[in-house]
Amino acid sequence: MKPLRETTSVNAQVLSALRAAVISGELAPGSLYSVQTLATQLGVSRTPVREALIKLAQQGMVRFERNRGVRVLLTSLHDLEEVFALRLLLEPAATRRAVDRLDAAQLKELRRTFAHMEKAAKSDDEFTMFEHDRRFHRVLLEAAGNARLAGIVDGLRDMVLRRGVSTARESRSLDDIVAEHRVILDLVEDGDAVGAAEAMRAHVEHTAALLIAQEAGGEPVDVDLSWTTGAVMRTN
Amino acid sequence: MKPLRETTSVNAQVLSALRAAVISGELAPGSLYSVQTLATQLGVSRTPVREALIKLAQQGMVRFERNRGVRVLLTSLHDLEEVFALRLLLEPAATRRAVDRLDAAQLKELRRTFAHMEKAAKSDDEFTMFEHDRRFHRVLLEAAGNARLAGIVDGLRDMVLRRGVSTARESRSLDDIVAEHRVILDLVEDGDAVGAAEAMRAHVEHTAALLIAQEAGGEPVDVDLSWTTGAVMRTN
DNA sequence: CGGTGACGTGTCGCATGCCACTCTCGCCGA
DNA sequence: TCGGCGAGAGTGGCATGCGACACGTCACCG
Repeated sequence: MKPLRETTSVNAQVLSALRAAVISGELAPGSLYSVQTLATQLGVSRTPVREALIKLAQQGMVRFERNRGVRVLLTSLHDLEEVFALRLLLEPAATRRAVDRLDAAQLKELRRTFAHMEKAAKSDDEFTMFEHDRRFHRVLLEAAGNARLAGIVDGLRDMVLRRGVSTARESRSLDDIVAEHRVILDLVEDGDAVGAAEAMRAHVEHTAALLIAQEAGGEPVDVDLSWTTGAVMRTN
Repeated sequence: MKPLRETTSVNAQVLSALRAAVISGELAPGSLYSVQTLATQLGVSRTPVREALIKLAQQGMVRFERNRGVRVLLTSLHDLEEVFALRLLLEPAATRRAVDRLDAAQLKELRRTFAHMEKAAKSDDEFTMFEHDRRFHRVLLEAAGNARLAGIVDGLRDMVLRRGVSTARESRSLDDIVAEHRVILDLVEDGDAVGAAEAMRAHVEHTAALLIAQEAGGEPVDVDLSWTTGAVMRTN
């Protein structure tokens, strides 16, 4: 007999497949693809493909062009700036909040994820590394108790994953990345909310600087993310 | 010559119609509706309705329940907390940024929108009032130069609009709301970025407090949004 | 030789068909 | 009377049909 088990819906499978294809670059940024073609390649009909693409379009990864196809959007320098401005506004604050709310299970999960990152870095497994990197951040964000915030940041990561995965190592080794997360983890374990938030800010800012510099390709960059930091309240 | 008339797509019309129906409460929170029924009422086929609902589902306004229908989600106290935590993290910072980037056209638009708010408050036109309230915020957010940020906040507003429109006046008059925006506008015109950001924070915080207190209905509330404010950097 | 307009191909957007599943409600037996 | 159950109606998810439009091609004309 066939697996009576409830497999995830076709739509969900198509969605993750398309997302992965965009991230991996299998679907080239800037190129046009037809729903029919994608549906055939995935072995399903046009409907679930179209519906998945609608979701990706809402997220800003693709854009429908009437009677022409669906275009995979390329992330410009400005896009990177937008994404990291948002991450800098959200992640440090969420981290600060998370430290005071983290329960035992979440802390354990955070440690476990970090251990996986270390292991992946040791075996030079870039893909697994970034997978757990993402999970590390997600655990912290969820611990902050704001699902929308976690979802937003998680969505933002997709925007830069494609550029980040294969090239970030040019300027920062996997070990460096692990080290930055270790600092965060240690401060979280110490219950130092402000410190952990600051470490997170530094980590995200560092990542932003590397990716933006890389994207600019040596040209002088006109990107200012400093406005995302600092007191909102008047300094008395 | 201008293109004669670009009829907005059926999908877009359906989307705004459904969004309006949810916000106005015409589609009751917690209730189930079928795509077929909605499509018939709107005079279109199921496809564009379903696609619009998918977008609303991604935004968190509705949820598909297989073989049962689509449920309009109700906003809980925790939802309000999430939404306003995000707004407090984003809007003051964006305002601060906007003050330094605002061009003449945007400033003019901000003044114009504020004037509309005043007029609407005078004639006690609640609907128009909130329409321009939303626009006021959107202009500022867009001036910050971050389209994603503007889009996120704009989406968040939908979550509370339903509760806010018809009941906020119980504790805060339209004139009060105008006054809060006037403070922001004045500080923006003065070029006082930090002050405008602080005014925005106070405004959003005030709105949050009122809506949350109202939602709680007198019961003691356990909502803490203070973590969204304050220095992320260590205070030296 | 250059410009132009008609035609064919390919595409999305919308409508519709089909299927498995869920829930309701009335019937039947104890 | 009451409880279980089964048939039917209704639903979302997926597949497919269909029309209008964009764009490339190419023959034709100036």
